[in-house]
Order: sequence, then structure tokens, then C-alpha cells
Amino acid sequence: MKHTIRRIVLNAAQKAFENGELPSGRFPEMEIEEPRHKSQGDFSTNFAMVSASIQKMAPGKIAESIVSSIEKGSLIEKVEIAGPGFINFFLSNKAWHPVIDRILEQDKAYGSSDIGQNEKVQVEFVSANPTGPLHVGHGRGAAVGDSVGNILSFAGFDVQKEYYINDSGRQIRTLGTSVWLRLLQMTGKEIKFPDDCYKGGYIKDLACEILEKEGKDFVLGDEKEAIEFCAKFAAEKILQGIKDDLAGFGVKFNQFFSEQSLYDSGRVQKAIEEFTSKDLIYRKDGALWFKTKDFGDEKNRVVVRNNGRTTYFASDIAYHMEKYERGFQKVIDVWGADHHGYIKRIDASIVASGRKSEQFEVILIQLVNLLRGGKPFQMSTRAGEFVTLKDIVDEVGRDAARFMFLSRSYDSGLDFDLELAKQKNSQNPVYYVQYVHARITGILLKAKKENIIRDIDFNKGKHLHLLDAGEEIHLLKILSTFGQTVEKSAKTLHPHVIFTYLMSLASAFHGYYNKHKVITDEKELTRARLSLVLGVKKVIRNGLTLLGVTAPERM
RNA sequence: GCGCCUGUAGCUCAGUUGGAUAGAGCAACGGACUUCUAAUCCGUAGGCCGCAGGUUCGAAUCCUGCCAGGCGUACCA
Repeated sequence: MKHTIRRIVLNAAQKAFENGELPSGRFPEMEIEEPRHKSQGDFSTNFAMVSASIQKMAPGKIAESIVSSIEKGSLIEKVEIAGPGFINFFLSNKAWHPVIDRILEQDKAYGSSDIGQNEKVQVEFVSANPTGPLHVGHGRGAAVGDSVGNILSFAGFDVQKEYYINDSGRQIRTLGTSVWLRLLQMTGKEIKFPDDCYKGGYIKDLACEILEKEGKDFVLGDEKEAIEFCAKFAAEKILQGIKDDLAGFGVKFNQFFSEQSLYDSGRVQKAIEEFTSKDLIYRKDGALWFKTKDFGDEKNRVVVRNNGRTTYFASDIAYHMEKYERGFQKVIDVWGADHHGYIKRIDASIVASGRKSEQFEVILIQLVNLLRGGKPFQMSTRAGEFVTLKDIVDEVGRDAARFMFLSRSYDSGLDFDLELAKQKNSQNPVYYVQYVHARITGILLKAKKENIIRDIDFNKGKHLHLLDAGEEIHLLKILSTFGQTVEKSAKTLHPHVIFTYLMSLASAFHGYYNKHKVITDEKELTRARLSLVLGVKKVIRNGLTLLGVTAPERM
């Protein structure tokens, strides 16, 4: 619709130039926007204002000549000049009707686009260390990453979702030690459990499992080997648990990528050699340093410590190089906000390896504050016990949890109230939107039962011109903007834009529902309204799908 | 000290690559179920858009400087 308006304005400007009303044939970029107030029309352009300096005319005068040159088609009811030179377009009702046919025809594809041009994009998210179960923060990251992936793919990108497993290094060794020590305690040894070991109850469970499987003699074996065994066993077990929790949360990855594999294949070593030969890595105080400062970082960073061990930064460099080698034009990492200091150095390594900074983007997720009934929900990190993602999904349900995580911009901290997320009323936005889908399903079932329509998925909306109530036109307008909403969400990488859209569509529908009956004695009007609500149903479903939330037939 | 994020109604937050008169939910108050699901709707009230400058036809939005809060500033992960 916006494109149509733009074309009309440009045609009018060209015509005005040709008959001498405008001195210049140069037309600058204009905005076509949807004004807040109805009195300002359906669309508005600032063309006259941005042309003032080129035409050397007052905006009002330019607007006048444009308006007089506009070819009035059947879509436009009237055109007005207002304020400092806005040209306002008022569309006739029938301009909005075709959107219904488009929705019914495109169905699950309605709202999709090809702005991504099939560009290969990777979204890496969660990537929690396999040293413990996923917690609330991971949940927000999972919801955002998964949803961003869905949205990008709907917008025409070729998306791959990946989870990076930190299965090498100190944390895994610590994990092994933690399990080993618990195991020793279970066999009666008096041991002071160190502070820097993992204390969660799941460690004891794992120790128990090993004891059961391997028998008591296990503790008599070589300690180093035993700890390694514990580490491997625990990491695999925990990772499987993480995968299960993610599946329960409706998140599916295309690939799990192992950090250890970067060492095994020599990719890390290769990266270090490459940058050393480019003089970007140097030795100082017995350690190897990467010159990230040359690329905008505050200081240079260590890749190999003076004890010979690599830092996580080393494998992260190799990992990101490897990503681009796999053909991704763009790489998006979803991180917790506490890692933001890490962005510059990764970006530096990417630029150093010859990629553009624009090919790398980090989505920083701000903290989640867990509440219960408005009160902060204390979790004792001291004891290593915390509220897991699974706890939350079990308590409030997957849909409510995902919707809550995506309800706000990830740039802001999020208050997640468990009681509120459980409530089945207007306080809880997920039901507000899902209820629309269920209500419409009810209407369609009734229509089918009463033989008004034979098949719920009838193809063509008929008699659409009968849709002329204010609430109906309002709904049609919202339906017609779904595509641009998805585009905006894809461009800004912000899923909550979809959330906000769904809330306003749901609100418009509930208002309509309460004022008008869909199934009436007038057969043709009923058919028209049925196709309208079927359109709403499909758009609600498409939007919810992007957020990973189900669209129930009944509630 | 430096870096990132945030500051909009009593609370939680939206606010379209700068647009005209600032938006929603909750909470408060008053209404609407013999109906296709009241998990809903309608109405009322509520604002120095943190503060101060700047950029221009025009600023909640962009720039600068302050103020407040969160997070980060390791040869940790």
C-alpha cells in the first residue's frame, strides 16, 4: 500500500514538473507514514517539506501543485494538505478489502518476504557450558535466539541455529573434580568440599549414578583417570539434560558444535599461526597476545597463557573464523549482557581475519528478575541451587514462558513474575492472544455445523464489500501491516515487535467480537465476516509461530 | 576512571530509519453475559518523555554534557 502511495506522489510530481508548476524534476526521498490520528488520513507524506529547498518553493505551494496533479483512482477517497505541508491520503474502504484474499491465498506464507535474499545467516545462542542445567537467563536467550532465527528465515534469510558447547578447558575439569569429590564423600571419605567446585544437587545425583554403574571399586583406581571419566560422563549427561530441556521449551537447533573439535582438528593452532605470521600475535611475559587494540579494543588480549594453556578467546577466534569458512555471510551471537566486554575483542579478531565488522552482530540479553506475586524471588547461589528453565516451564507452561520472555525488548531488564505467568486472565498476555485464535475457531466450527460454509478453509472471501463497519476496516488495516512488522522485526532483530503487533491485533479483534456478530441472518454478510475472522486467525497463528508459541483451537 | 544497557502515567513497558494533539496493559473508579467461549469488551481518570544545552521547518527519537540505576572492565569462564 505504501508503495502505491509513493508511486502516486511521484507521478503527480512528474506531471507537475512537466506542465511547469514545479521548477525542478529532482525528487528527494520521502517518508510515507501512517499518522496517529484518524483526522490525518490513512497515509501521509512529507514530500512537500523535504522538497522545499530543491524546488525553492514553500512546502504549502508544492503540496498544492502535487494535490492538483494527483490522479484520483478508486482507492483514494480524498487528499488533504495539513500542518506545515503534509499531504494526507484518505483511502476508501474497498482499498483494504483485498488483504483478505491475500491472506487466505498465501496462508502460512502470509507476512513472509524475500528481503533476506537467501543470504546465509547463523544464529548462535544459549551455548551454556555443560556444567549444570539451564536457568532462567538461558531461557530468555533461548526464546530470543530461536525467535530471531524464525523471523529471519520468514524474511527470506537462509538461517542456521547453532549451539556452541564449551566442552574443553577448566570448567569441565572442575566439573569432573566436583563429581569425583562427591563420589569420594559417598564412600565415606572425609573431604572438605572446595568453594570453587560446583555445589548443585545434580552433582551428587551424577556421582550416585557413576557409583551405581561402576561399583565401589571405582574409587580405588587412578585418580587422574577417574576425574577425567567423571568429567566426560557428567558433561555428556548434563548436555543431554540441556537438550531435553530445550526440546521441552520448543527450541530446536540445526547443530551442536563442539569446542573440543576445534582443538582436535588443529583449527585453533592454525589460527594462532596465521595471526602470528601476520604479526598480529606477539610474545610477552611468557604469554601470547593478540593485538586487538589495533582494531579498537581497549587493550591487547592473551590467547595462550604463560603456563601454555589457551584461553577461551583462542578457541573463540578459531570458532568464528570457522563460521565464515562454512559460508555464513552474517553471524549473530546471542549473549548475556554480562559478556558485553567481550564483543570488541571478537569483533577485532573477525576484522583481523579479513571480514567486515557488519558481518558480525551480537544480541545482548539483559537480566531476568524472577518474581513471585510481585516479590523478588531469592535464589541462593551460595548453595548452588537456582531456579532452572525446566522448573519454570513445568510451573507456568511453555507458551506462557516464551511469550513472557519475548514481551519486552531484550535491551531492558525483564521482570518475570511466576504467579502472573500462571494466571489465566487478562493479566497474562499469552491468553489474550491465544484466546483470539480459539474464539475464531469456535465461530468457524459453528458456521460449519450450521452449514453456512461447507469447508472451513474455503478459498475465496466473497462479498467483501459488505465489510464497512469501522471495526472491520480497522482490523483490515492491521492485517495489512503484518508484513512490514515482520520486516522491521527482522531488520532490527527484535522479536518483541511481533509481540506488540499481536497484542494490537488481538485487541482489535476482541473489540470487534464484542460489538458485532459474525454469524447473522444475512448470508452474504456472514460469508464476508467469516472470511475476515479466518484471516485474523491465520495472521495470529503466523505471528505466534514466529515466537514459538502455539495457537490453540480450544481453551 | 573507562565501556555497554536503561531512565516515558502510581506499577510494568510500547512508541514505526526525526513528524502533526504522547500509547497500551495492570492497579483505581463506573458499566456490559438468555448471544459465535466474560481467559472478553466499553467508559472515566492519570504525563516538566531523568535534567540542561545543541542540530532544523519539526526532537521522546539524532549530537554533547550532567544526574540516577544495572552490568562489565583478569594470563576467569
